[in-house]
Amino acid sequence: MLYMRSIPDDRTARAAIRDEALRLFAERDPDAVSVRQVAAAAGVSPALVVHHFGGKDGLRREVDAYVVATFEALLGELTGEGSAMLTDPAAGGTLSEALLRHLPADLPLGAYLRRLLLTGGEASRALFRGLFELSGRTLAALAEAGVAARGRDPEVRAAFLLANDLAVFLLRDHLTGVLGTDPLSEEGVVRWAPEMLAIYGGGLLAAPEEEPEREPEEEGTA
Amino acid sequence: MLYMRSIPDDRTARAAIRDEALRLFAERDPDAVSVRQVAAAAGVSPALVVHHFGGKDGLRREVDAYVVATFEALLGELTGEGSAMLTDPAAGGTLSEALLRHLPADLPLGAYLRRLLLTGGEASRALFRGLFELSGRTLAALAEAGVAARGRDPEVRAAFLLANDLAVFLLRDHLTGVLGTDPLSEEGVVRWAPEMLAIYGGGLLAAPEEEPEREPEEEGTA
DNA sequence: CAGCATACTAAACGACTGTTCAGCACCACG
DNA sequence: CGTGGTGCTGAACAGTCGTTTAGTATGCTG
Repeated sequence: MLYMRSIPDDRTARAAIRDEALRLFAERDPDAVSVRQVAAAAGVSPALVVHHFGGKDGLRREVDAYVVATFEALLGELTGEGSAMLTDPAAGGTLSEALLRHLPADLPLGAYLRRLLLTGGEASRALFRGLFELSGRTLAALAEAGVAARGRDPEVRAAFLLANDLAVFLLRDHLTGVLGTDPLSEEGVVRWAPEMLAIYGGGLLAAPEEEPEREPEEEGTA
Repeated sequence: MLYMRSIPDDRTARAAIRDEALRLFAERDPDAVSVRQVAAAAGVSPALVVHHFGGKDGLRREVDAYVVATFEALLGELTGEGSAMLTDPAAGGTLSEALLRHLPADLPLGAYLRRLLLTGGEASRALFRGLFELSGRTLAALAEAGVAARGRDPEVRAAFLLANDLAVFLLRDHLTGVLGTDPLSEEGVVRWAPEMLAIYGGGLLAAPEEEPEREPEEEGTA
């Protein structure tokens, strides 16, 4: 027996293949991951991957769909009733932070989404469009709450905010490199958020030396 | 005896290989481009690629170095004496625009830089660090000119502005998809820049319905 | 002139790719 | 009992990969 089932699997082999493929596809391009590597990681034979998914393309499509579905479920949950994200920009922080906080830690969904966003394709376009619409709704809610203006061109303004938000996500490693702190980590947010809120709050000229705003915060609004 | 490295003869084939590799590496990952494809595009045999560059890795490194050198030369030129980029944020527009305008059109340096930024590695890190330092200098110059404040954490503020700028560059296709206009094209800038300048000028709340600033300009100082 | 480095190619090598195929073990259903 | 459908495997297929090797043509150098 070459392929021993040493993995303690409650989950089916199918799900194991999908999860391991997700894990590998997150760190390098699917084209650079072989079926044999996925199979080995899942503890099965390469032929079983074909058997379950019809081939490498099928596997890729299914993983894409799985990630997008998980992501959109999370998105719906985050923007559901009573969520602070749509009303208070300082409470929920950025979209990137919110996602990273709520994404399941055992699967590298963050890295996968990053790669998905950057490699064109159907799933990529759908994903970005969903984010864009969320950004538009968020901006509208912020305007409703009186903490932001829709701007002359609300679509562009929503796109601008979304792009800025995603930039931290896409350039996370580079930013960590030059700043010495991961802007999406807990310590990093302490540096990043005030600067961002200062600019969004009053522009590049506002409050040169003072702290932008200080409220006695209460716990648990995250 | 030692021969001179640069003989006018070898420049043709060698440079042809390098340029075709650059062209192909710009549109898909170098791992997804075969030596045979590069050789065919350059009209030579695959073995000659190895002969000149020592192998695929050597070719890749040389193309990276060539692009980075070209890019940094352009950067030095743009930030040299008398350049408006460091003093007037509205004049030069964003870094992305400036680069796209001045990049040579025959070689897809823009797409290559995009890919280089996103695939980690030595050249990638050096490139981003250079951009980060430029962003810091630009912010300092803007502060000197009185059009921006350094902020509480100037490094983070410079990184924030750089990330936002690069976001348009990295997400260009997606933004074009949802907005219907390429934000880096000439018509796109007309939509994008006012919104960006409004936020940078006065924050998200400033000037809800009016135009952010209007100067009776006739000449295009863009 | 001989000698030798350079530019270059055709052919082949071993490793790896995605996929196919015949067949084994198992469980459900008649 | 037999029959069929899964889940799954090892072996093999044809193709591509980066690289090596042997070799030719072309000049420069001493």
